[in-house]
Amino acid sequence: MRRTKCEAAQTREAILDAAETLFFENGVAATSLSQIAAAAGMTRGAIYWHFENKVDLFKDMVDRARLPQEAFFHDSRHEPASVRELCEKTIEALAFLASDERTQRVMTILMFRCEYVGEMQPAMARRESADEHMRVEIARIFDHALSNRATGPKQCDARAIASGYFCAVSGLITEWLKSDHAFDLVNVGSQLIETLAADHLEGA
Amino acid sequence: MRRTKCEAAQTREAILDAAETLFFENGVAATSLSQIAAAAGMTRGAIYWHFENKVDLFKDMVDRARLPQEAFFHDSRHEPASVRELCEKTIEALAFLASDERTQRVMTILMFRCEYVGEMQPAMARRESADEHMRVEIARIFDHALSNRATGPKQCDARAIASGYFCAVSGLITEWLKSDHAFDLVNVGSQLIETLAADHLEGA
DNA sequence: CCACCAACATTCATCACTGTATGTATCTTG
DNA sequence: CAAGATACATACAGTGATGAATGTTGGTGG
Repeated sequence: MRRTKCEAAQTREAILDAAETLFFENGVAATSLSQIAAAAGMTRGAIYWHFENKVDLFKDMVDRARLPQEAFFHDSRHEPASVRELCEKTIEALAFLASDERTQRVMTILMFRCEYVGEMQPAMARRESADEHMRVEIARIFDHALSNRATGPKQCDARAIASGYFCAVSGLITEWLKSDHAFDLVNVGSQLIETLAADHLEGA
Repeated sequence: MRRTKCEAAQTREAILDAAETLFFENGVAATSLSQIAAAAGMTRGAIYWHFENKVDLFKDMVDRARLPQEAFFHDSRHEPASVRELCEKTIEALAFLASDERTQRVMTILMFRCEYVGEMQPAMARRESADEHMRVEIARIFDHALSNRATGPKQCDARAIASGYFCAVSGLITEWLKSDHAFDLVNVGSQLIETLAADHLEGA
């Protein structure tokens, strides 16, 4: 039954595909390795060859997708970007999510199909790290934008504005996925984001 | 071992308390009825006397808490409320959540400690119903507010504004719970909500 | 005051899942 | 072309959870 390297790689992908589908449909905890193996057309032996256990398999499945939060990783450029650039980046992230089905499935799994506790906790490290990066980037931008101008409605609480912005974007993504695309993510998102950033845009 | 009615009711509450704590700490799927019984100081027999199974127990545990979304149930009053009233109701809901620890735990369980699939699906009916009520109430208010005035920045897409508002509030609650109260819910919430509603307030 | 039933505890049978150990056939490398 | 490593399949033991069946004791209605 020995397969060539290429075939083995395909087997691995097939396992990850089956896991992604079953995790999405039935939840992570409710899906057994036997079910995954059957759905992929093989036995548990194949899974234990390619992965240590379920958590390891889960991690690798998540790693195949690009998370929308990762659009906010700063390119290690000079200065904190402007609020306008932040809005553009945000809308890019939304548009990307709306266009990529794998990301939609993986994000849905991460948010509604698994429990953030116990052995699964380390498997969530990537998402939490991406969230954290996004959060600090947003805070930096609003801090910078509000410290530069003396006039304005409120200049003291850039942190509150940044927190609100982050929550709004997070809620947007969450509700869009939960509602099964009940509204236009980019349209509603653009409108919401512009309302939030309107007071803090430099030029016209 | 026969207990009086009052003692039996206390036993029932003790089981629900233990379930709430263990679900919160370890997740719903990862918590067994044996663990719950042990934490409550009794055996599985007691649980099977008071509840049909785990899903039934879960439902009753959720039912002990008042969900913040339920603050939006319209009091069957005359007309759709104003945007200002909506803001006040929203902040009330946030303040209530921030003040009630049981609601915080139950909401956290509902959002991060269980999988929204399979046999658990019917147990989520209450939360989804509350969400839906909140969503339509918000849509009604913005529809009414924007149809009444001919002038304004945009009057066509009240739906998009309502969706954005709902997402923002939802994200606010979600991130506050996930971050373990990393920011002031009522402060950040008030600021965010007022920004979103500023364009749609009637009077000064 | 006694029979009965509520409120549990205990026991049992069953099953599904995990992890590992072993088998095996095929590719691959010297 | 032989020998070993690879890529699985199969078999096994162990664990723990569920649900039901049964046991037990003490409140409670008649």
